[in-house]
Amino acid sequence: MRRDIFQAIADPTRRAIIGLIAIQAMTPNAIAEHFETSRQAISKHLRILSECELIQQEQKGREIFYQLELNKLKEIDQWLAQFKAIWENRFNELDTILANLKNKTDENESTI
Amino acid sequence: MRRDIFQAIADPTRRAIIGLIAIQAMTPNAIAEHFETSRQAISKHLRILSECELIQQEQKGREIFYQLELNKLKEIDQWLAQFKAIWENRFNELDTILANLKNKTDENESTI
DNA sequence: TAAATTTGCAACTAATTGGTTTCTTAATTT
DNA sequence: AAATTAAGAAACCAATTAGTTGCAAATTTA
Repeated sequence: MRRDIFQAIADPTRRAIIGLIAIQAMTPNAIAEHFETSRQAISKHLRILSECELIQQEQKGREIFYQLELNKLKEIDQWLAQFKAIWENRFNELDTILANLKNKTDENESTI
Repeated sequence: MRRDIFQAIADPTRRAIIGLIAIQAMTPNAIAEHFETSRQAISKHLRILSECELIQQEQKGREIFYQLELNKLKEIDQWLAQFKAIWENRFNELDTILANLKNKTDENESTI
């Protein structure tokens, strides 16, 4: 029951919900209309997303509008950042290798 | 049994494995030494990561070195990109609002 | 060649997950 | 006031998951 954002986005339905309410807030019923499953199943997904603070809710009369909490998604981006640092670094290394190769080629050319 | 990258990174142990082998390839035994669980449990995690093509293996004698496939991690980054577009857009909107506010302030100042 | 090491695979188990059904509460309509 | 609508809560179920134990195959080492 103690879930984190990574478990929250592991489910494809939950990722679809996130995509759906990214632009504008929606009610559970409106969201459920976009899926094959029942409203209750969607409600459970919304509860999980709420527990992880990936979504926020605003009550309007008897309706509840759920909205994406974009800042929370940044936590995934932050986890990715450490690897991004590596892959960009590898790219730089490749740059260095290519630069070295070019220098050697130039040297050879100059001795011809 | 049909898992995708999002399910692969949902497990904290698997995320730790990913972090561990990000810099250099490691054998299952070496990886397992960093965790409380058994080697077999780690092996199962490695199989899941393999199935999702998040890691690659290279056999050296009786040892198998597992290495992170950085490019696969980019798929998560690509999924995040759509939301990044939104939050950067919101930031720009805020910029516009602030710019407008400033202009109005300037106008007021000029009329004083 | 025999013993030890490294690893993967299969069977089993307890816990968790996603889903359904039923029920209750609260806010609108009619 | 009665019926309808929106939504959360609880109980239940089938499928999946993470982990364990035991075993077999392949490579080293003694």
